[in-house]
Amino acid sequence: MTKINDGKTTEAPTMNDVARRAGVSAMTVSRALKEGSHVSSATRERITRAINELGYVLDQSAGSLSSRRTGFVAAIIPSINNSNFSDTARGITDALEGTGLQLLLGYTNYSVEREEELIEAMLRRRPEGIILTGGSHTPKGRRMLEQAGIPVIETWDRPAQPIDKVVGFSNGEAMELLVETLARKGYRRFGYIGGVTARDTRGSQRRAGFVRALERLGLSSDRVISFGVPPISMEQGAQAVVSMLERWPDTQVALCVSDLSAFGALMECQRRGLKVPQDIAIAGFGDYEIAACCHPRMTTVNVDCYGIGRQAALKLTQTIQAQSPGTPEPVTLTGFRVIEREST
Amino acid sequence: MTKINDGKTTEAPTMNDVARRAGVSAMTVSRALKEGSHVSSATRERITRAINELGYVLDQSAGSLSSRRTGFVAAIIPSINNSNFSDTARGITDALEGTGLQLLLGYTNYSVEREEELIEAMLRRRPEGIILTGGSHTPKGRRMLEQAGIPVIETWDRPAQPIDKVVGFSNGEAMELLVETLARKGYRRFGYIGGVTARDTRGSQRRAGFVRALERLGLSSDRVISFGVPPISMEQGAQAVVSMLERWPDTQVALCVSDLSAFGALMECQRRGLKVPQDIAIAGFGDYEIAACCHPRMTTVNVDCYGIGRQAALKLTQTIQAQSPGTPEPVTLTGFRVIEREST
DNA sequence: CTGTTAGCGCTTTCAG
DNA sequence: CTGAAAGCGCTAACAG
Repeated sequence: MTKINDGKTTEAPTMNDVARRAGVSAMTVSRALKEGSHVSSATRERITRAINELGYVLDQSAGSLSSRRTGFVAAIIPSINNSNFSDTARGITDALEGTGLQLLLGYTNYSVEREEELIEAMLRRRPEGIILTGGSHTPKGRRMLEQAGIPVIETWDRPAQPIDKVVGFSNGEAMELLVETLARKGYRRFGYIGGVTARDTRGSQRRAGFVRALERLGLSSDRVISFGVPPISMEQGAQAVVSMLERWPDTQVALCVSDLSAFGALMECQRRGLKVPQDIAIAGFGDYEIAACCHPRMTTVNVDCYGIGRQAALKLTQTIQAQSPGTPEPVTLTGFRVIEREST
Repeated sequence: MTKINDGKTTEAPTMNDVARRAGVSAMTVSRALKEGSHVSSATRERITRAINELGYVLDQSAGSLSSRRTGFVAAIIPSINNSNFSDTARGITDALEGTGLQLLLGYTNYSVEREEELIEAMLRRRPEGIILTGGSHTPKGRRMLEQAGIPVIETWDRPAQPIDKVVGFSNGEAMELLVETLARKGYRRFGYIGGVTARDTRGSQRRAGFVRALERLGLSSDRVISFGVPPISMEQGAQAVVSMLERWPDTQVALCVSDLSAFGALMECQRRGLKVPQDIAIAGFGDYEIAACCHPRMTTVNVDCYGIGRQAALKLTQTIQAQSPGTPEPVTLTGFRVIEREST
């Protein structure tokens, strides 16, 4: 393979091939490819033609090596398969649109060990910033993030000791609000359905919020079913509600760690001929599409998943642009609100 | 900024910094970082220590420039927010695990124009292979893919003129099978609910299959509701079934382009006091989690979304490894099967 | 097992 | 507006 590409090999053409064909230098081609740089329109036209004839596509890896800007932003979410987090990912990509920044997305399956691996894998690509879900990381993961020298945004949570910037809300407070809202409605005997381990930080915070709110109200917070490895599925929600009704048949309302398990519980109740909310009320968390559409429609907590992503990405681009670190607010609190529907 | 990094600046340390600190050459550091290369354990230990002290992370962009292997695989799906496609994405990442290949994921929002942009954006990163959803692309997109000189895998479909390799199934045949299965069960008056435009290729193929099967059976294929821009939502499914029952009150079974719209239709029927399947039967497509869990449980077509991703990634890695192009089978057909449940 | 040299394809920087 | 030289951080290839 000669250095001079003859266009007949399968080797991809380089910028030099384009330059030669257009009768200019590579530098001029580089300029023509970048917005807002001054190239005479005649030259630009010749270059464009050469690019099309050759089927040239810019090699950005090479470019970023010399410009020291990769154009990557990394984001790590627990699951790609959960519409709450994929809404956040959508928010990020949408906010990145037009900035020339491209998203490098990874998911951890709710494992901090996997998160640590991902952090390293992504940092090898030299992203210009990184967006994480939650504030729990391995010590090594945390150290890598701190030393990376790029803006770090933790989302979906309010970490006690943020690494850098935060866009999130308190999952505990959100669950407390749900409990209070339902208590005000007259419910007294509350149950909670969630996953078993502490793997899902946000899940355990919601459970803690549940307990806190009931204790404050002087109500029992014992009715807690922990079932299945988070994230718990619809089917597991169905099984959990059965356990709950066996152990505590007088439960008035079952709060679930997410709408998905709540939906499973709701359907299972119907299958068993229980009327919701008359025999048992059910509420979820997350305001997934399903909550608004199921029958009866589900009471839940809306947490603006898309907005979390959008704001995280905005904060990131602002921080990247504002050379001086720390320009945007360090913490952005995103809203949550209880959506009362027919299931309670 | 001097070339020699003193560790006190915010500049990220380079391999040379590590080498100097460990008293070896950069090349040895490079070797120590790569699996299966021979470095004495004493040297390796010094290097490892230097890496930890410095918090060094390999710069893969630089590495790929010289090794001419980026370690990227690109995948483009219609929506990240749809569990069918995110299952495919999961299948891809899982199959890529341990290969040293990293996924570059993008979504098109069901727009071929957006797909074209994404193809170019991804090719700029010089992926070693690319996985697409469906066989419809813009002419320019197709040309770029053909000229990229990397394996291309089209999935979720059986394109008439594949660019390269295919892992998919015929959406039309799958829908025909559903119609036949239900006709065998005695249903005669079939309705179809799907989106309006041809944006969603797989959606229109399913509709075409619906029509074909009914014509073959000598049954009417007129009851078609086209409602909403694909992908149609649960809520739109709910509205569509209402229209259908207004226009053709004698419809016996409503087939929906996906489980999501089918679920919306199912819930709406319950809301209106219609018994499913007695008053009207409903079937979906995709076998989403919700189909197995809703009440009544939904009849649908399972299409092995995860397996499509897994097999596509396997075919890709095989093709990348087998230097000689075209080693694996060009077309892998993935299975589909009708899952009969309570809704029909 | 380790080092040296060269260069991947582009952009920065400086000249013209 | 355009070009030439240098080099980004790493690894291939070869030498020892």
